[in-house]
Formats: sequence, C-alpha cells, structure tokens
Amino acid sequence: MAQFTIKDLARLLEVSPSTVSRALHDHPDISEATRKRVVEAAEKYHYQPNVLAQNLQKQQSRTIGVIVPEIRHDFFSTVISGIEEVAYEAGFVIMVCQSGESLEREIINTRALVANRVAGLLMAISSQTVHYDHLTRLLEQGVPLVQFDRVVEELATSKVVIDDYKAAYEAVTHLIESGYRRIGHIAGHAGIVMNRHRFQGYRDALRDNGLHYEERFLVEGGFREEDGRKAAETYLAMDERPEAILAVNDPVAIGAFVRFREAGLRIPEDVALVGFSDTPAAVHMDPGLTTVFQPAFDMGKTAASLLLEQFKDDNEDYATETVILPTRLIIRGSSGKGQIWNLPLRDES
Amino acid sequence: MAQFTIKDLARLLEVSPSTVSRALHDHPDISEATRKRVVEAAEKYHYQPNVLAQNLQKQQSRTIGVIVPEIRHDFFSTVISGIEEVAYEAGFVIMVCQSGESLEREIINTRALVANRVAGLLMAISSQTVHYDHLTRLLEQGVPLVQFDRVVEELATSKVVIDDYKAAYEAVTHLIESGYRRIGHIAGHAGIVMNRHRFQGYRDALRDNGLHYEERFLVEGGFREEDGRKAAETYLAMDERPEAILAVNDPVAIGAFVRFREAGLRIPEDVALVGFSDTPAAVHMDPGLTTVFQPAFDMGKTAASLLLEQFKDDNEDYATETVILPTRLIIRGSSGKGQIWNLPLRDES
DNA sequence: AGACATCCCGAAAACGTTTGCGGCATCGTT
DNA sequence: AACGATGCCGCAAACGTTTTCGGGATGTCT
Repeated sequence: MAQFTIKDLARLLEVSPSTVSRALHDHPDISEATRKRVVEAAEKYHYQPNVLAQNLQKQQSRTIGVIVPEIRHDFFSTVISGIEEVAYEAGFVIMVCQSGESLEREIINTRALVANRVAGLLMAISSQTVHYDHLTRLLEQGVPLVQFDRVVEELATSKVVIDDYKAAYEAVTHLIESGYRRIGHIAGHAGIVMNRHRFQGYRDALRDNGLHYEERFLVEGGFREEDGRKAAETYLAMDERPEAILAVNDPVAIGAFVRFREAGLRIPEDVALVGFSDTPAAVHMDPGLTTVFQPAFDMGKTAASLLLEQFKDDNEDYATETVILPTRLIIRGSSGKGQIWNLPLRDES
Repeated sequence: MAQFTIKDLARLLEVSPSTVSRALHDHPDISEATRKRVVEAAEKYHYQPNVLAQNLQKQQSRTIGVIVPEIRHDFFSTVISGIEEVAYEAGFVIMVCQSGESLEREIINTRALVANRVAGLLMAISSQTVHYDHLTRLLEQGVPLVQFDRVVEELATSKVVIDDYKAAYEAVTHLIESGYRRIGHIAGHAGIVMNRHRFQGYRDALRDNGLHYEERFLVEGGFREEDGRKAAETYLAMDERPEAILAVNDPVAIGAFVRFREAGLRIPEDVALVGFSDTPAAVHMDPGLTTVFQPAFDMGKTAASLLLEQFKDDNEDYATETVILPTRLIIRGSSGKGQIWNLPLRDES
C-alpha cells in the first residue's frame, strides 16, 4: 500500500533523489549511463510518479475541469467525449461534474474543481444560473475558463457556440419555403441567451418573409421531452393551431411529435416539426425529424483546444476568442413531403 | 495567481498555520473564539484549501477514476451520470477517461489515473482487452477497483452487472411465444463474457423450447449501428432467413432494422427484432423496438456505492461482492403484433 | 503553596516531488 | 604546474497541508 517513491528508487540505486528525478526528465546534467540505469530500474519496479506531489511542486496540474448540466444528455456527453479526446492527446485528464441544472450545485462544483487545482475550466451553465458571482470570482483568481454552448456573454472568456440566431432563422425560412405560414415556436427558458437568440432568429425570419409574429404561438418551457409534450397540449387546446413548429431542441420536438401523434395528427401534413441538435433518435423517427445539426463533438474539441491554447501564453491578458461553429439544417420528413429515411449524419471527426 | 494559503491566513490572524488548520477542521483543541475568528477570515479572504497538498499529506484523495469505452454512448454516459451522482453526495469528484475500445489506451488511462492517486477505480473494459495485466497490477498495488457491465470474471473485484444470460433467455422465449421459430442472433465479439452470456441464453432458450440452434443464423460483429447493418446484409443474402433476431444491443438492432426496411422488409411481419439496453431511440422507432431495459443509471450508482463501501473497511481482504441488477423486457412493436407507441421508460431513480 | 490536570496553541516533521546552488572530479589550455 | 572550463551529481529548500509532540498558561485540588 505504501507507495514506491523516488526515494526508494534512489536508495536502491545508491544515488540521490535529485538524480533520479532529473534522470526521469532527461535533464542534461545527467550522464547517459546513470540515466539509463535509473530509467530501467524505474521500469522494473513499476515506479509511478505521484502526480499530486508533482503538481504541488510545479504549482500547476494537468487536469481540466468540466461542468455540464447533465452528463447523460446526448449532446453534453458528446461534447465531453470531444473534450476528453483532445485532453488525452495533450496528456491531460478531465474531471467531470454535473450541475443538474441547479445553480447551487454549479457553485459547489466550481469550488470543488478549483480546490482540486485544475489547470482550467470548461463549462456550460445551468438553466438556473441567474448570477455569475462564482464565475467572475474565477476570472479574478486567474483561473482559465472557456464557456461552451450555454454561455454568459458578459463574461470576458473564450466561448464556443453555434450561431443560434442564424440556425433558427434558416430553419424557419425552410418551413416558410415549404409552404407553411402559421409557424409556432416552443422556446426554452428566456434566461438563457441561446434561447433568446433562437427566438430572435425565429421572429426575424417571419418578419423578413412578410409574416407577422403571433405571441399566442409562442410556448415557453424547458429542455426535456416532457416539456415538449406539455407544449403540444397547449397547442392542441387552441382552436387555430400552427401548421409548423420550431422546437428549441430535439427532445422537446420529439415530445411534441409523440403527443401530436397520440392526438391523431399527421406529421407533417397536420403539423410540421423542426428540432435542434440532431439527437440519435431524430433520424429514426417516422417520419424523420428535421433538425439543426449541432457539432457537439467538435464543440468539445475546440473548447478544449482553446483552453490549452490559453495555458501556453501565460501573459496576463489573454485575448479571448469566440468561435462560432457551423450548423447544418438536416431536412427529413417531419417538415415537408420529402424523404423519410435518412442515414444517420453525425460528427465523427 | 499565487494562491492564498493557510500560512497567509495564519500571518494575518497572528496565529500559527497549525491553529488555522485545526480551526478549519473543528479540532477540539481550538477555542471557540479563535475557531470563529479563523473561519470568518477564511470566508472573507476566499481561502480555498489546496486539495493537492491535503491529498499528498493524507495519503489519500477524494477522487475516483472512471474508464469507459466511449463516453458518448448513451449507456455509458448514463452510467457515468449515476456515478457522479453518488460521488457528489459523498464529496468525491470523478476523473473520466475513455479507452475508445483500445487496449493500449485503456492501459495508459489506468496508469494516468493511479498516477493521479485516485482513491479507487470504476471501469468497463474495452472490447479489445485480451489480457488484464494492467488490472491485476492494480489489485497488487491495492487500488480499489470495481468493474461494471463489461467485466473480466477471473478478477477478484466487486462487480455490478446484469444477468445477461437470463435477459437473453427471456427475450428469446418471448420471441418463441410470439410464434417465431427460426430465430437468429447478432452477437458481439466473443472475447467479452457479456456477449458469451447473451449467446448462451439465446442458445439455451432455443433448446429448452425444442428448437435447435443453427449456426448459420449466428452473425458476430461489433457494438455499433454499422455492425447491425452489416449483419442485416448477411441475412439478406440468405435463401432462408430467420424470422426473428436477437441483437446484442440496440444500436446493432437499429442498424439491422433500418437495413431491413431499406430492403423492403416489414417489421415485425417479415422479420422481428429485439435489442438490448433501451436506447432513447428505441421507443421512437416505428414500430417501437422491443428491447431489454438495462438500469444504466442504477448501475453507475451501485458501482460507485460499492467502491465507497470498500474505502471504509480498509481491512486488507475486502470481501468482493457481485451485484446483479434486474433487467426488464420491454415489449414493443418490433417483436409481435402488439402496441406500437410506448411511452419512454427510463430509470430516473 | 505545591502538585496536577486541563485548555490552547506553536514548532517541526512529514507527504513526494522539483530545482537552484554549490562541489568535486576530470579535462584541456597556457 | 597552475588555471579555468566542463561534466556530473548531492544538499537542502520549497510547494501547502496535517499531525505528533510538547509547552506555557490557567485553574483545581490537596
């Protein structure tokens, strides 16, 4: 149980711990002969450096912290996958926390991660994050932070997002071009900028196409399938329903999809649906769900890359950067008379 | 950038570092007065203990390592979610790595995690893990390890799995009771015990119902949708096809599902399908995919709990425990004339 | 008044590394 | 032969904690 340390190794080889340390790090002061001797002995005795001690001494660690609302959500787990990928390449390891959409827990998580002296932080804020004292504190302390997906714009950090406005705009434009006129929107909580952007894109697309925005067709909810069901209920209770609906994300779209089906409505004849993020399930719906593909994996990779970048230039004022990843509207059966069975289209880059 | 340490706090309060440390840990030797003084000052100056230093000193950390094949897979991300949940409750933080189904990377990951002195390890082995030297090494070093889902049985660790044999047995029995006779199986790589168990369950269910196993109906492949497609190709090329198929997991089932559809086959009339693990997409297929529900979230929770348990009794020989989680066959349209649209049924416990 | 226990607190070592500094050989140069 | 340069290595401090040990007050009891 007691670990095999650098001192033990030194004793066995009858050299000083300093020599061992230097030998293992290819320090020029060490002769080739002893270097070899040390390295071989280290191999033989399965010496494994205590990273904790190293980090303590070097005053920096090679772990990066990640906080997301829910790990199990397809989108976030894919982002994390991307993060781990580049972290692994760079010799980093990741610590992952989920806030469960709770501000309190998000705060505790950030505390825990900086207490663990992560080299930097990657996060997507919870939907209940109404103030950012914990994040500004991070910046004051000089902890590198880059936000992704759900970001607070006011904060001077690097960000990687998609162009929610444009994506929503294009999605609605597509619906209009497909002949739909009364177009509704199941929005997410307006506290999150992302949601406001999507809403604005929706609204402007209507305006630019000579349609006017009708508030009664706007339903606000959460991010889950359940919220989509509820929204569908609301629409079903109307005497005049929208012909097409842009949902804030896929689960919500799917929830509405299922509820409409249960009510006997045909998709897309009675009501068309467009989602957001291309969940694996989207392609397998019947008809397939038209949706805005979000490059989740890429998002994770670039967010992590941005953070690593930031590590290098340790000049005080690092120039923050905002990367906007391209989205792609994937048109399937739920929004027109088009094709039904599309092949899966995911980012594997 | 320089951290605010316990020494700084001590200097400001004109006490010794020892006193500060003790005060922050509610040590009885400290008077209530100074305790209060210290705690308030710590709060005021945003003192955050350096966990690295603590861990180094205490010779133990409060982080647990997790290694899975792929984070982005729905099943694993759900397991991780469960792990994080109980880890969070217990004041632990998790380090997550993915092996990408590569043995080499799995080895590197374990090395990195023990180098980081995690308190224990939770892992599901990769499909290419053909030897376990790295794992036996762990046990020799006394690193607590519990395996889940994909386990190597020979290893004397706690495990949490499902009864793959029984689940497969029941699934096939269900197919037989639904009137199917020629039943095929798209198996996973036989190197993984889980796959062998499922195969045995499949085979025994046939035997116990007076049907005999026909090797031509067994197709071996991987875990991904692509593998399901390929398997379907194989079946399509046969002059006599199976009437029903048990797939090793949902993605594979879905891949086959889609391919069969493309070939003009009707499901379940021309070919019935049963999957494994109840992916979110399964319920939204049309017809819905019959599948064996695996309590992924629960699996993560119990695996983590088992590990925490092991931390407590630090007696040398901890009694390893194997927990078998119950599965449930969720019957949907793909395996009979039954109901088509089921509501989502997932573990949220 | 002495003995003793009790209450707080500080000094210092330890956890496993890394690294600046200095020292001893050896070698080449004059 | 004396000198400086070079190559190789060890000493010891440091990173931020925790914890053992002990010690100085104060209080209590004979």
